[in-house]
Amino acid sequence: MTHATRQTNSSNHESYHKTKRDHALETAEDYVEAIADQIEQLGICRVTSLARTMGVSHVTTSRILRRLTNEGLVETLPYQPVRLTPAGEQLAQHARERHRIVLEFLRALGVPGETAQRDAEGIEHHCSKATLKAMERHTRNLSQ
Amino acid sequence: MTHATRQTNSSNHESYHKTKRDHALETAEDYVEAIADQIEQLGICRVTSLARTMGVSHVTTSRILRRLTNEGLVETLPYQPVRLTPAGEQLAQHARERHRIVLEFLRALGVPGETAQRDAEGIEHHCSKATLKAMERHTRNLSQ
DNA sequence: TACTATTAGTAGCTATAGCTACAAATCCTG
DNA sequence: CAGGATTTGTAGCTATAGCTACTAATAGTA
Repeated sequence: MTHATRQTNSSNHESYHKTKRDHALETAEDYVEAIADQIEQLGICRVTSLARTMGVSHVTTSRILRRLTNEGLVETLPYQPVRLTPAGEQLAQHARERHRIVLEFLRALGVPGETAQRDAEGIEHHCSKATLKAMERHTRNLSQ
Repeated sequence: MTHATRQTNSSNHESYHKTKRDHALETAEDYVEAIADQIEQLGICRVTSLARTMGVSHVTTSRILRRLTNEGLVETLPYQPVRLTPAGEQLAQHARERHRIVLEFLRALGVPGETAQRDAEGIEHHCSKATLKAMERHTRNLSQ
């Protein structure tokens, strides 16, 4: 925590913040989003298919699911499909909404489909409310 | 590596990619950028002030510097100031340029200063060339 | 010069997220 | 229902990045 009392009396330059360490949250968001998608598309979410989607081994996925279970986002029973708790659903909804906003915005900017998709997945985790609002506004303007 | 053969025959939905695991690269970019800034602003970059800037302990910083030294981005000698190798300088230049593009773009979108700064630090690592090009173009248009 | 304060390094801990190899459970099919 | 295929889980390893506590080197000053 410490809070770093950012000095380096930055004249006109950066004063780096905590842009890191929220990696665990990013992971959580990516997973609940993917789980929601799989349930929607396949009716069920299994560890293995989730792992394939995320591009990691099923072991990694199941360890992450254990963490998310402890955090109250996911409900798992041994050898059972993965489900979201209400908190998990809510986080997934937020994540998807944000994803949608960023993706549509990049498309409206003229970024080609696949690339926009890839960039959006990274960018979405770093957009404040103000930025999302601005993106929505400009998406409307650009696509008129 | 495996490459994940993303299935989940996504109708209209995501097919998540490697949006992760480049964290080590992100860290490298953040550090060389910060080192370049400190050298520019203070004439010298010391481990402790770098640690303060990054908001972590000097121990964490010096371990990361060891890694970057092994990767040929940074030159360190015990109890000496930190320097960048040519490769490090180049990476720093790219990182700063990208940072500049993203920040100016967010500002042009109407995102307030502090927020734009914070978001840019996160977003900059996830922008493809196409996205950066699009941002530059629209920054010009918006600020006319 | 000697002493203190600052700066840097080391030891050793934690959590996250990646892996392979293997074991156990479940499912499907003959 | 038996046996093989698939799916999960467990053990145990790696690297990154966070920490505190302690030690060592350097710098600055009385």
